[in-house]
Amino acid sequence: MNRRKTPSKEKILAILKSQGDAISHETITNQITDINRATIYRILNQFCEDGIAHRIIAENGKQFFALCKTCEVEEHHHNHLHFQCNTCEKVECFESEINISLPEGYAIENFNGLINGYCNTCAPA
Amino acid sequence: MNRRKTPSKEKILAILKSQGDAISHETITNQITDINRATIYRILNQFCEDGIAHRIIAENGKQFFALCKTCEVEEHHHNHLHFQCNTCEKVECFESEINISLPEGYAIENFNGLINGYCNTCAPA
DNA sequence: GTATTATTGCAACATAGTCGCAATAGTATT
DNA sequence: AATACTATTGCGACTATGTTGCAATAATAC
Ligand SMILES: [Mn+2]
Ligand SMILES: [Mn+2]
Ligand SMILES: [Zn+2]
Ligand SMILES: [Zn+2]
Repeated sequence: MNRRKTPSKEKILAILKSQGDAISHETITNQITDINRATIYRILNQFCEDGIAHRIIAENGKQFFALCKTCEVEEHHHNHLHFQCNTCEKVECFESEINISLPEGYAIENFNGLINGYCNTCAPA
Repeated sequence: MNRRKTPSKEKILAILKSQGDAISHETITNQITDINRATIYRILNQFCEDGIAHRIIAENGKQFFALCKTCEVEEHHHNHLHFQCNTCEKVECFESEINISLPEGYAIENFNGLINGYCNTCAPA
């Protein structure tokens, strides 16, 4: 299946780039009204398949997407942590990779790690 | 709000105990037919509130629940990893705690870490 | 320009979990 | 043992998020 370059993809990619954080489908529909719900989902899924973006699962099961800097080079290492603020609900990628060691005979395919708490803006004094 | 001891809670607790792994709502309904869907959800949520069980969010957003050994003593540390096999779909708690360091001004409230891959039974040769 | 087929919009569907409300049943008190 | 209080339950309706089939559209290659 060959990929085609389309306005929809460009727009969504632009939004992902402009945003520092990981964003949800909802955030995208807030900024774009002329692209169909399903299309947005499909494009995001495609970005993940293609290694352009990666998916983070929030505590409530909601999906967030982020372009990952370190993975652009087609060498995927998504074993870094993410952080979601319970107040402002933003999701961000943390730089530091975590070291994952598995029991004998186990194989890793993917990792999803999310810390919930309060960011420096929202943290209570 | 005082908790009451009920047959439903006893049954669900028994299932959680008998199971070594973390289990989903679905797994419970497969073993119990006489407790209402909503009730099961409510009981599981209560267990989490009360620190009896903890919740793991799978890659597909589905919730899993496990009694955590180390947390029974009312000192919660849920910063351990979980593993879900992509084949048999079982979810297990890994013992080793991971070390989480946050940026200045951030506060942690909860952690959900899930590795997806293949367990030693299902791993391809 | 034409053919090929990836992409899109639409609507319907699927799944997981929540919530309001009335009925039921633990628990404490008399 | 009976009573009062209120946590729990079952039921049904609802919400939220994401997926899928299909026909129409449009990107790409020739
Ligand atoms: Mn990331
Ligand atoms: Mn655990
Ligand atoms: Zn915040
Ligand atoms: Zn397995």
